[in-house]
Amino acid sequence: MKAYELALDHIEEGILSGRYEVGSILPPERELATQLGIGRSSVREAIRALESQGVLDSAVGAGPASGTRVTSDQSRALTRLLKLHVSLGKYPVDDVVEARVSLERGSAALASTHATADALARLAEVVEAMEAAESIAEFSPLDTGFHVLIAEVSENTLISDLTRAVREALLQPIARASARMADWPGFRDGLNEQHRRIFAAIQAGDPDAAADLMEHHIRHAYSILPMNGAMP
Amino acid sequence: MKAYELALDHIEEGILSGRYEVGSILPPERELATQLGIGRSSVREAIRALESQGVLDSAVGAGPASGTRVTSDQSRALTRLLKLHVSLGKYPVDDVVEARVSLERGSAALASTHATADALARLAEVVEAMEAAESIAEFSPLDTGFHVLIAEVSENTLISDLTRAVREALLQPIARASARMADWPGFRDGLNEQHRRIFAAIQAGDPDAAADLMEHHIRHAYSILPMNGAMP
DNA sequence: CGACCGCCATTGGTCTGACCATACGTCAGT
DNA sequence: ACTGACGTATGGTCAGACCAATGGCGGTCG
Repeated sequence: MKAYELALDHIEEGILSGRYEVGSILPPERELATQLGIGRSSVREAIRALESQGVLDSAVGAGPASGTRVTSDQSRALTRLLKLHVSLGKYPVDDVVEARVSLERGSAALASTHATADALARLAEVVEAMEAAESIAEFSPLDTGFHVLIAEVSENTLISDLTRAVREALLQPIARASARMADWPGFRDGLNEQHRRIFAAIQAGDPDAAADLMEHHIRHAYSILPMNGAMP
Repeated sequence: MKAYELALDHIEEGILSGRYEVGSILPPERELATQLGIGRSSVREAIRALESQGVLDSAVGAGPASGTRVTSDQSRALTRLLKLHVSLGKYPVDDVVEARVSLERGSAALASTHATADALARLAEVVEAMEAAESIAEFSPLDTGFHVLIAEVSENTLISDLTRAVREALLQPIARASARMADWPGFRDGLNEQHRRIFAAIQAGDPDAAADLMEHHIRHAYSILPMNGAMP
C-alpha cells in the first residue's frame, strides 16, 4: 500500500461513512501525517487528488476560516475530467452524440415543466443573441450557453452538471468543426430555427415535444458537422 | 499562480493540444520540475491530481515501461467522483432518479438494437441469478450488475461509464434502504418481474418498449424504497 | 475604557536533499 | 551464447526548513 493511498483511503472513508460532511475541516496536514504515520508530502498528494475532484478545498492562514475543508463542488471537476478524456479520444463521436441525446432529452423535458417566467426570459435572450451572432466565435459559446441554460432550468443538479460537462467538453471540437464548414451561415440559420422551436415547446410546457425536438436538433447538428477524425 | 497549478496547466495543455496522446510518456518528474522552474513535490502533486482523474499512470523502474504515462481510464475515476459527491448529499434523490431515467432509457434502447447472442445469454444469466437470490446482500450486486451490463451491451462507452458511475454510487445507499424495508421479498419479486420484461424487450429488439419499461422500473423502485434522509 | 496596531501562532505552499524500491540494461564471466 | 551481478533511471517517501497568508491576542495610545 502506497503511503498517499493510505491517506486517500482514510479521508474517503471518513466521507463515505459520514464522519466528514460538507463544511467539515480536516486535521492539519502535519497532524494527519503523524496520525497515519506517513510523511506530510504524502498527505498533501492525497489532498491534492481529492481537491482535483471537487471534494476538498484548502485555505491558508489561521483561525476557523483556514485549513482544508470538505466541499462538494463537482461541476468544474466533472467538466475537466470529461474534457480531458474526450480530448484523448476515449469516446467516439457517435457515443457522445447518443449520450447528449439521452441527457438533453431529459433536461429539455424537465425544463418544460419547471420553467419560470424569469428562466424563459433568459432563454429568449440567448436565442435572440444567437440569431444576431455573425461569427463562429460569437455563436459557439452562446449555443453552449443555450443548452447549459436549459439544463439549469430543469432544476436537476445532476443532469445539469452532466450536460454541462459533456457540452463544454465539446466546445473546442465543435468550434473547430464549424470552422471547416463550407456553408456555415446556412447551418447556423437551421440551428437557430430549431432553437426557436425548442424554446417554444419549453414555453408551452410540452415535455414530449421539447424532448423530441431536442433529439432531432442534436442529431441534425452532428449529421452535418464535419467531426470526423480523432477529435469527437 | 500556485506552483502545482503551473504543472497542472502545463500537462493539461499538452493533452488538450494533442502533444500528448494515450501512451505518451511524460518527462521524468525531476526534469519536468527544472523545466518549469518549480520543485519536484509540486510536480508530483499535479501528477497525482491527474492520476486520480484517470488521465495519468505512473510506473517505477527503468526502461521504456517506466515513467509516467498518459492513459484514459475514466471509469474508476468517474465512479469515485460521483460516489463521493452522492455521499456528501450534493444530489437530491429525485435528481438522481431523473438522471438514471434519462441515461438508462438510452442504454436500454441502444442495447435493444445492439445485443448479440452472447450478450443476451449473459443478461439471461443475471436475470436468473437474481431470481434465485434470497438475501439482500446477494441480490443488490446482481441488480447493479444487470443495469451495468445493459449499459455495456449498448456499446456506448460514455453512456456506459456514466450509468455505471451513477449506479455504483448508489449501491450502498440502495442496500441500506432495502434493509429497512418491511416486505423486501415482495419488492424483490416485483423487480424481478420487471427485469424479465426488460430483458424480453431487449431480446425482441424493441427499443421503445425497452426504454419505457426501464423508466417505469426505475421510477417504481424509487417510489417504494425508503431512501428518505440525507443519503439518496 | 475602548479602539487601533503590531507581534505571534497556525496553517497551507514550496523547495531541497536525501534515501529507498523497483525494474531494466549492460557487461563480465562462464 | 547464456547467466548473473552491478549500475542506473525512475517513481515513492521522508525530514526539515523556510515562505506566505491570516486571524487572534495583547499591549499601547487616545
